Amino acid sequence: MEGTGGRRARLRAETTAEIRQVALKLMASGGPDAITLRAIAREMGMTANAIYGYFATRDDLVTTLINEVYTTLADAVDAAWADAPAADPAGRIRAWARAFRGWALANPEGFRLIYGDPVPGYQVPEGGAAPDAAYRVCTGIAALAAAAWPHAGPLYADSDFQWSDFDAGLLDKLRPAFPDLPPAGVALALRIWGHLHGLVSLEIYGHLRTQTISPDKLFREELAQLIRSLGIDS
Amino acid sequence: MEGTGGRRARLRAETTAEIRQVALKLMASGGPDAITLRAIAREMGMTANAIYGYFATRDDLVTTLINEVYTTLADAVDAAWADAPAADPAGRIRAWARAFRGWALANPEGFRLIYGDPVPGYQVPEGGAAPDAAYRVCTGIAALAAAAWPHAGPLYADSDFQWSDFDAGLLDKLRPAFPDLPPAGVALALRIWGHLHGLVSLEIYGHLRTQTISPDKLFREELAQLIRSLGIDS
DNA sequence: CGAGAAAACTATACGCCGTGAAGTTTCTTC
DNA sequence: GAAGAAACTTCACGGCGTATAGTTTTCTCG
Repeated sequence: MEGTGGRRARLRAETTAEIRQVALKLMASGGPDAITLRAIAREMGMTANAIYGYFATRDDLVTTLINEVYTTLADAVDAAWADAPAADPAGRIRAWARAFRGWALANPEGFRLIYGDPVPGYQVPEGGAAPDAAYRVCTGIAALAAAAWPHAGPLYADSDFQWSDFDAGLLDKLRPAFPDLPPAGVALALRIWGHLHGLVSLEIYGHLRTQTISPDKLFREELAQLIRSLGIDS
Repeated sequence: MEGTGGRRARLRAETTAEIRQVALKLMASGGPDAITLRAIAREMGMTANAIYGYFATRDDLVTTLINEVYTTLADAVDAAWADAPAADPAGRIRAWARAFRGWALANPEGFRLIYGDPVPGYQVPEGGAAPDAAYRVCTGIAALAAAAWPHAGPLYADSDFQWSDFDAGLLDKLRPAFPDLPPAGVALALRIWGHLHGLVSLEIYGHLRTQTISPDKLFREELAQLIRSLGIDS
């Protein structure tokens, strides 16, 4: 037995990384469907079966890719959020939203991989928890909601959300980070999330294309309305 | 040459209908991926290649199915809209939205077929216009927006939407039907559409499942917020 | 150093898929 | 009843994921 820094382990890690990288390249050029073990192997000068030494199944590979892509998304939106001044909640929502849409437009295949039917037969692992990066995105939105809560809270005055309405795993991550956010605040986060995801999803899948020719303007206006409806004009 | 009512033509129509019906059954039980020519043929006691006499390619069949499924959706939401009293715009939005979500929950595979990556290699026909039923859905939402416009109009006071911001084909259908709806009203329609589609899409694809355990309540509250933000409490 | 174990990889095979080409059966029409 | 069209089958090709078995390379340890 050798340490984790041995030559063998290093080669293994490199091959694993190359598989992921080739898979992502194939996805970028041919869509999620282009992720086939045989194509990856062809590209790498290997046999398709050799990949089974690194990933138990194609779905395992896809799961790994989803995590990887999800992380780049989380990085992008987190960075945009952090760049905006903390004193301007509306500006942070705008920055976050634009980063989200910008990432999606720049990585449409990645967006489909994460948020759509990723790949022919792929099924989201049943029992497995959502990828960490997914929680990062949620946490990012929760931060937006928490900052907006002082303004938007009254809107939820007569709502009856309970902690038990939400996923326990999510709350475990959220409540320590945002101790002042009530259950309705989580609902507010989901509202922001649903709104932004909905628009971008429509755009990426081309359902907006047959309706408006300036999704850019629509998104900007939509964002303004969302922020206004939160009671934080800035 | 025989008339369109001949025996041969009838048999042909029946077979075509059976192919579509079997394909829909397969989709309902195994998801969009289960739509394979070979499976359909197996189910019908035919050879896969026989289907080529009815559909030039598998994508052609999928396109037909999309139209068919889209029509059932349009029927469902139109009916719900018509059932609600015209004097209550908010009620009509609620009815439409609930019908939309209800249909999606009852036909998740259909929803994915229409609004997601439909089927492995399928590509939306490039030049072809959107299916008629898609315009029916748009028109339905436009009706909601038109009814809400007297209340929600002021929100768009300082927006600068032009007719040229929207798809000409869409406007051809919309403007005659809703002569009083200004460009910003179309943006309002897209807003409603984006909001509802976003929520339902998140739910159908399971991205809500890791966050809330009561999407029902969330949707109801969300709907209330949407209607409130339009200025039509009822 | 050299033998044996372990890891990496290849070869072959099975059943699935869409689809093209060619041949066969069945029905329609004159 | 014969000609012809339409419906359908058979065979074939290349693609896919993946299971099994065999081969080559590499590392470890006496």
